[in-house]
Amino acid sequence: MFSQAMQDYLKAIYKLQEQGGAVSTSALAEAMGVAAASATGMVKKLAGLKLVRHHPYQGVVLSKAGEKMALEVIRHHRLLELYLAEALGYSWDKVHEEAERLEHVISEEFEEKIFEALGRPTRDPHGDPIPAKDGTLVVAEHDRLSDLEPGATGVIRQVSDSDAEVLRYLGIRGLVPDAAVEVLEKAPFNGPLTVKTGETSHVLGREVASHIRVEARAADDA
Amino acid sequence: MFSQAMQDYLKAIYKLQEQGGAVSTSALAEAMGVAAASATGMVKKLAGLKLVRHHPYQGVVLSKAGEKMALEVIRHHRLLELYLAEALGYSWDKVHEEAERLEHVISEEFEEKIFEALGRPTRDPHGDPIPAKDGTLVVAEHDRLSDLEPGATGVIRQVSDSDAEVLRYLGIRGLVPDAAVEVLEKAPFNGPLTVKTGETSHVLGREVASHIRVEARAADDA
DNA sequence: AGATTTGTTTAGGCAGTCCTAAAATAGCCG
DNA sequence: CGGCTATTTTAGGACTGCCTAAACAAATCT
Ligand SMILES: [Mn+2]
Ligand SMILES: [Mn+2]
Ligand SMILES: [Mn+2]
Ligand SMILES: [Mn+2]
Repeated sequence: MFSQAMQDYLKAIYKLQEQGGAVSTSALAEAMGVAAASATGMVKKLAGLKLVRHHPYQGVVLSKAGEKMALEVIRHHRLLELYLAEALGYSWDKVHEEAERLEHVISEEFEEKIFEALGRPTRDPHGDPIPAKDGTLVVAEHDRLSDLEPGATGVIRQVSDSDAEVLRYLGIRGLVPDAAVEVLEKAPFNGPLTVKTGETSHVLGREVASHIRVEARAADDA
Repeated sequence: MFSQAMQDYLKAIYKLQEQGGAVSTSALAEAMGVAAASATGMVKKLAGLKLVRHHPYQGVVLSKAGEKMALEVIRHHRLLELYLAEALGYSWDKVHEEAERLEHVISEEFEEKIFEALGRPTRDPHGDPIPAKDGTLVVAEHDRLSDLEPGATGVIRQVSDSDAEVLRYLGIRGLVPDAAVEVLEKAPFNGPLTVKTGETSHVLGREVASHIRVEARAADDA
């Protein structure tokens, strides 16, 4: 239907929009790894197809139809990630890359089959929500682990899947969705956090800790 | 590495070569569903990459490297077909189409994972041999069911996967690889065959019967 | 053999996606 | 406000894979 390139642009626009309104050409180009001129070109094409609204020099926003398309691709991506991890034993740092290519070629039947095989899941291995078939997506904004203060406790809900290195690092340490965590220490001047999971504690740099989203438990037992 | 188009051309050349030496431009174009000029163009490109040898006006032949590439793609295709059927419950008439797209995007790791999950299989759902990782392929030429004479018995070894309609038709009737068959009758003038599988007998047109390859048992009990 | 038919290649184009370089615009700062 | 700078768009090209039409080569028929 729509080309792989178009699907990837729509997905990128969706994700950039999540973190703040209209998407600039340069942000889109950066995310897609192309020159700014290329992004402009594609945006104009998508606008012609009514998948986005483009106000020149002001950025681009998905239309209802464009958002539907983007969520369809994201659904494929996240279902695939989970399937690769659960059914084929992929480690969670490798699923993203493989899903990135598969997402564009699987049929609706394939999507349906793995959805059922996985027991109609709602979250991918990184804790990201899987859009429903009708284009519904439950967004839950959680705090960055790096923003919590010492003494705070909570449960990991999401880990950014953008960096495979980081995922491997965190996976080994059990810092995965549904793990309970407690912030023991937080060094000043953007210093590292000391975090406890289970019986072990780990020292994490701010950068790494910002990849982890935590549902904080109210600190009412302090 | 190589584009999807190149992979499909190599695969098509491989299959055409199987049924008789050098491949003509028109046969290749026909198989690929493109104009003859397009096939010539791609052949010249593949020749430049030393994947085929092209003698203008005389046809094209895969080089050793080209054959390796073709077998790699065919291995992907057949493993995927089997995986879709076994692990995801696809019916055998739908696996081909899905595998046709997936074959180009799965990683070597994916290939390895489904190969192991399937117990290192050697045949796809249609009975076609799966090339080994090193590019080895065991070819076994079997008789067409349509060429057997009344009284002949044997075991179905392969069913051509080129026509989904035919596959559905045969699947319902239990005419699948490993099924034992006996030719009861064969009407003259290219008429239909009457074939027995298990307790039921079926009347099959020549065309359909030619899609079935049978390992004949010597007719020594006639 | 010469002529015709058939198959193949070359020539010239088009669409999609990307690029670099140049032009246009917006936002900021003195 | 007017000019500078950073961002964005336009212009012009490259490259892939496809197309049609025309030129060419081989095979076939008389
Ligand atoms: Mn992608
Ligand atoms: Mn993910
Ligand atoms: Mn293919
Ligand atoms: Mn097959």
